[in-house]
Amino acid sequence: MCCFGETRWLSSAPMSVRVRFAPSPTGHLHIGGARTALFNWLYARHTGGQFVLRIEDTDEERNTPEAINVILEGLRWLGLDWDEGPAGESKGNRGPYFQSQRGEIYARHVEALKAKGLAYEHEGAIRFRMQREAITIPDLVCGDVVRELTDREQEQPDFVIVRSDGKPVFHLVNVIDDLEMGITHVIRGEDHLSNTAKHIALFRALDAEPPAFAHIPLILNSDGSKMSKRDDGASLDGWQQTHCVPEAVVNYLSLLGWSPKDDSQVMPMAEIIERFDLPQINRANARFDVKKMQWMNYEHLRNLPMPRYRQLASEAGMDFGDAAEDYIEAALVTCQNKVKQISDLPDYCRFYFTDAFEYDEAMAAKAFAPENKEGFAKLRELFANLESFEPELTETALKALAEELDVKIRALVMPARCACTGVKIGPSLYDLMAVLGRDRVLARFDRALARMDESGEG
RNA sequence: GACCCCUUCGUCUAGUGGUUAGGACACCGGCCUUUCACGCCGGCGACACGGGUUCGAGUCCCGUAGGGGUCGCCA
Repeated sequence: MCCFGETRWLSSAPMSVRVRFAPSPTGHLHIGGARTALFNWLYARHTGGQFVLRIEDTDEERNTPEAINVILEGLRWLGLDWDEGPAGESKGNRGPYFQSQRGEIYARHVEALKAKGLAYEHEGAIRFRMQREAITIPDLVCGDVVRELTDREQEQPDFVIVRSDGKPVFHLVNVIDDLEMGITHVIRGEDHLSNTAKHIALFRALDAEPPAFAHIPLILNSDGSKMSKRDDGASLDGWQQTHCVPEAVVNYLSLLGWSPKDDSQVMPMAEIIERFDLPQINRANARFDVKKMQWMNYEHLRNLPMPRYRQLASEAGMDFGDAAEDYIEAALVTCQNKVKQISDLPDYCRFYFTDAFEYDEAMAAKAFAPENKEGFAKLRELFANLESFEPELTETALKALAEELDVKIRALVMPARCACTGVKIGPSLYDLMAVLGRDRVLARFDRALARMDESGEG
């Protein structure tokens, strides 16, 4: 009994799994497409199978190197590596992986269909002789779906597989590619469910057993409407550009239409791979929730190893000036669990890397009020003579002084914070002063004291 | 017009005939606290509707409504 526990997936995937993601280059990677890629990738990694990337670049209008690159870069950014597909030169031996280069393969199959009498020419185009009876689609997510012909299909059941200009259409090339590439599981959006009857008929006509199908629910806007590229959060580029943590996007997307069936929310990639499987996929469409995505991003952001956090900060445009590495890291440590998104970081920790900052006037007006001056001046002298500038020491000293002077702690903290950072919010005061170092803190105190003198006299 | 899928808090979801219907995000209180966060405690808040089946239905069946998808010489 114990021996079989670790290989339970074998029961649902007896043969080596081969899945694919087949995007068309539109100039951006839709979040729904990214999720489809993710589910395929997760299934491949979970089962130890192969993840194939195939570019459906038959639409010459939109087919540009840049558009293809957007997809490749998006997948790489998410960490979804492919075992076969484009990669400088293609990798894998079932290629080519661009449909634009597979014309001969399609032509060969079309000829075979015509020879068998299953396809025929009609007004210059070639139509497939589609069966008129209902087709049952065995779907791993939706169960057996019996697809009847629609009224329009009853008028003309034979659909076009090659246009009159000689170009094969999507349904045909999709099926031929899946067949030729040995795809075992087709995991794709539910928008393809109805069309799957055509695909099954095509597989049979090609003397092939159709692969297993798993149609996953769609991702909708927050108002339930169909998500298009203009909508909030709809394009992966947006999340890339705001320097989100890719693992957070993966984590959030994995929870849309799939559930680990317990209360797990934040999970590392390895755990998602371990737990992901087809039976836990939902049937209902999900709505994209920007707020929860941002929360997920923060959860991953605050747990990032410092080197990666530092790198992300740089990518987000953080200017560290000529600060030493130790100093940079010490500064970032005080920010990492406070900053919600990396794009907020530059403003949040600017004071660490420049002395030339203005005071926030609303803050300064209160912090540098005349009644705070005497205590603050004493705090400066106290700090000047402290043994060291460790947070524990400065905190103890400050609190002791507050008690001695019989003032609230904030009467000392606020001017100190304003003097050091210029703003109301920021890292822990004692931590930030330790990073800044005594000399710098004292200099900033003096600058603040000078200003308090001015306002006191004026 | 036809065909197909779906329907639990605002959102993501758990729930496979008997639960005070659970968790997460969001929102609202409180505690903690030098700020902002975090954390902790608490609150708000859902089984679309109508019929069945059953001792008993969010769970099974039928219908209605609503949402989504598809029916192209787009992919």
